[in-house]
Amino acid sequence: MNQNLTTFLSQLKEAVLRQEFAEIGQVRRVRVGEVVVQDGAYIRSIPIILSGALKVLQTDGEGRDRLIYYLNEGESCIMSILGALNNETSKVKVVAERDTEIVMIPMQNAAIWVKKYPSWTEYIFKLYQKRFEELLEVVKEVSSKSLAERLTDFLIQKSTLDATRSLLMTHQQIAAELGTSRVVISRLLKDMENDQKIELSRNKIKILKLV
DNA sequence: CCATTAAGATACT
DNA sequence: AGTATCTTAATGG
Repeated sequence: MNQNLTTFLSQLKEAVLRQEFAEIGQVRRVRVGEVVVQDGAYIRSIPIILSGALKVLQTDGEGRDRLIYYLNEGESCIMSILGALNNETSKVKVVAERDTEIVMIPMQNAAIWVKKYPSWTEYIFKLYQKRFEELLEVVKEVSSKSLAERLTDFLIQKSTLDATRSLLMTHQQIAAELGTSRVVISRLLKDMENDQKIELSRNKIKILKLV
């Protein structure tokens, strides 16, 4: 059996649940940029990430996507689960942040498991807790830091994550992540370049010495 | 070349 | 900080 799936299953206490999960779950691989859940679609099954990462976006009609949050290993999308339970269409779009392995669980089963298996319910609650804590963190960041500071933090974090000083991304993408507009990011980046902190070129930001 | 699109610039809120 | 709009530059066919 898939190693990542096995690892995930180990947190579920009930053997019957593990077995059902393994039988029902469809393991799928998605590539960077691939859309996993389309905005407005009915949710028939929920994705659980085995490896890699997905990002959850809110689309605002005019084709502008705002990042809501990331889904990492072992996590699933609360919004999808909630929406599916209430038989609503998805209010968000989910896209693969990198090559990702997911297991799809039909909502029908997931709903029954909530009533049947305590460890499944516990898993769902933990997702809530984690999401809520992250939300609080974002609120704190936004209220206590200037956009320039958040941008700097973002660049540092990104370069650490990607293990490189040359970030390959557009100003527009950064703007979407930080919930602002491209012009504003371009302006701030230009200031940083003038301060010799970074070097700009198309689709690329080279980090010299942030701090 | 030309089309597309990222990024720069300016002006106004 | 954010929006609107225009201009310039890079890229890929």
